[in-house]
Amino acid sequence: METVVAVEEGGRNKEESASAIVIARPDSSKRIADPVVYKLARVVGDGIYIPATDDEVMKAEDLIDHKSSLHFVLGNSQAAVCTSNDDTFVPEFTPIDCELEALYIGFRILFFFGSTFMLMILLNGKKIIADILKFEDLNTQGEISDAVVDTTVDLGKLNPRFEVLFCLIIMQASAHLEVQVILYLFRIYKLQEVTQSESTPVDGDQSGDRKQADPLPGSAASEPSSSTIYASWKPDFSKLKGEICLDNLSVKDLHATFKATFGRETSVKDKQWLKRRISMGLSNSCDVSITTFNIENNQLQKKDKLEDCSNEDENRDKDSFNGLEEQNVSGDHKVLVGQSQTVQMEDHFSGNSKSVQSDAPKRHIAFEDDNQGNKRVRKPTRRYIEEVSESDSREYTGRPVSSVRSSGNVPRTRIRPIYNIQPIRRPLVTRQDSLGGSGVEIPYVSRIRRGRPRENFMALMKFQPYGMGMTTGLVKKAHDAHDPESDIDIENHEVKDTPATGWPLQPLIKEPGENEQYSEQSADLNNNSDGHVDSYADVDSDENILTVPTAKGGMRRKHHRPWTLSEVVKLVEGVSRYGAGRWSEIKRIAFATCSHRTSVDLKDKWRNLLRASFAQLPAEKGAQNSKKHSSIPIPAPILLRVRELAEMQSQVSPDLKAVKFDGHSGRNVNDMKSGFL
DNA sequence: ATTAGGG
DNA sequence: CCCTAAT
Repeated sequence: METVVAVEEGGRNKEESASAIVIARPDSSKRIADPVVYKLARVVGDGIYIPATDDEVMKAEDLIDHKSSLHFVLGNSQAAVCTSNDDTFVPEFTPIDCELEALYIGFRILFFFGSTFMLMILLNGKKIIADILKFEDLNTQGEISDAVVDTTVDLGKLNPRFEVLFCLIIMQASAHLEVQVILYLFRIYKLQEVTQSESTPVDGDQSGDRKQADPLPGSAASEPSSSTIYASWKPDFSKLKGEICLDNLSVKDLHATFKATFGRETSVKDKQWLKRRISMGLSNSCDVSITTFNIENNQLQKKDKLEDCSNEDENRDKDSFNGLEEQNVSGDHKVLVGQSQTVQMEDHFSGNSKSVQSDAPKRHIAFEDDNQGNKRVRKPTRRYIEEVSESDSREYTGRPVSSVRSSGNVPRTRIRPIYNIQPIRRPLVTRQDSLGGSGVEIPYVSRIRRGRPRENFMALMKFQPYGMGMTTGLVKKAHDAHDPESDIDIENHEVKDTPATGWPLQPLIKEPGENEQYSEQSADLNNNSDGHVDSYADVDSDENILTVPTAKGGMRRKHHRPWTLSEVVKLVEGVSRYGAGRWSEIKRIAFATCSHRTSVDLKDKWRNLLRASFAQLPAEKGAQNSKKHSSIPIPAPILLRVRELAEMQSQVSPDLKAVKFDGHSGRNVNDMKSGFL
């Protein structure tokens, strides 16, 4: 697969500089249709595009590179070609994940630049989701909104035909009080009419005022190619004609409807689930009553609007951007400050959106109308989705115990190709509902456990650990040894996690080797998907649970769970905010959703990061990927930041310092704090 | 209960 | 990561 990225570069003015990065992902391979074009734009002040500096581009590149396997190649002048020959990149993500990826990339970029940000998603210019991922004003430290982390992005519900605009607003509170607002715009176009690559609005749109720098030239170039590719993705609403009562549909029909609604296949066979999904998808709401849902209204409405939108859509990028800028710049941030609740945010936005509409009234109407019937439809929060799918998944558990054994061996998470369903599609990322033994697969994103049931589950099962660590002699044969701790370790929610149907608490039959294999596999998946998903909400998959002998002879679980990049980012950000040492604080805030990762873990990780950052500095650029460490390489920018923070907080140990000042004095940007020396 | 450090 | 000591 190939990815084209256009990076626009222009002015050098620091304050006025913004970077717009367009990441188009034209898909040459037929097997994968990627309808998504990412556009990242950095806007300053009144919504002017500001060209990125070389430095910025490189940094962004770094950030992006690590997770997405995209490689930037600076082309002539302003265009940068980004190619990715990493095939593995493709199959792993559904289109939805692509979007998540974009978000993730954004997140990392944001992180790099600094601190907190708010995420807003605009669909055809209409704000459908607004969330604060993290917000904290230095000034209001203390009453930090605990908030957040409820990322609420169910991209699956976004209609592929719409262009999705992600907007990240960063409240960059640099070392001190000045809070500057930077807008990062992620624009994701789902190219609907492939045939009409015509006005695919990939190029930078500008505010109506247009006073700003010219749109991104590079983007325009990349755009056409990408647009031609994604025909297969548009949802087929023709299938949704007429009045349809979901209740009467067969699974097959539901599948068809599902596809028509979301433009993609589903392998889920559960009718309830399907109905709910479809209902939600059509109504763009999670509050729809399934049983009474009648597609007709929504459908028709939606369809019409879609047409309208898509038509208008094509030619009007500027407006949307403009609108966006207005919204954001118009002082939203003011309001946002201190607002921690998602709902509040959204309210605010919706109010705001209206004002914006003046710009491009028609364009925004669609969803508004859709939502008008109901009070205000908001996207289901991630948590909600999880809950839903969790309960859904439980519904699957109709199947008896026969699968007990397999559930023990099957990876809890894995990539399941679905070519058999639709060759063109990407494989769905799914996870086995092994816990329930149902073997039912559900979209990966949709079922995220927050607790850490696995180990307890195993405890319940009197799980036999041998075979897991076939490598080490450490692994004690634990035939009848079950961790004493585990028994008391069982928490309510974890028990709850056991399928309602309940399944026999029998020892699992383990096949040596298999387990390890699988866990590696799933670990991989985690690393890949994690980055995208995890950054918005922590994905808790409990893998790699090993048991190791304890001094006392007991067995103790050892979860060696590699830190994901996003976790690292969160940690670093947390440290930057609360300072190293306030681990419990950081834990509570930044890792609220991370049941694992105790404050001690954070501390340890930080220690490691510190070490790494100073160790790696001398080499500077060189070895970034060179290491074959089993763990993921930590992007240089992050390490840099770690070091900065460390220096800032005077927590650089002498020996490390020696290393540091070895070559040259480090370039701490904001070390006003480090008044020592 | 949290944190710092050593293993 | 785990464990412990110190707070």
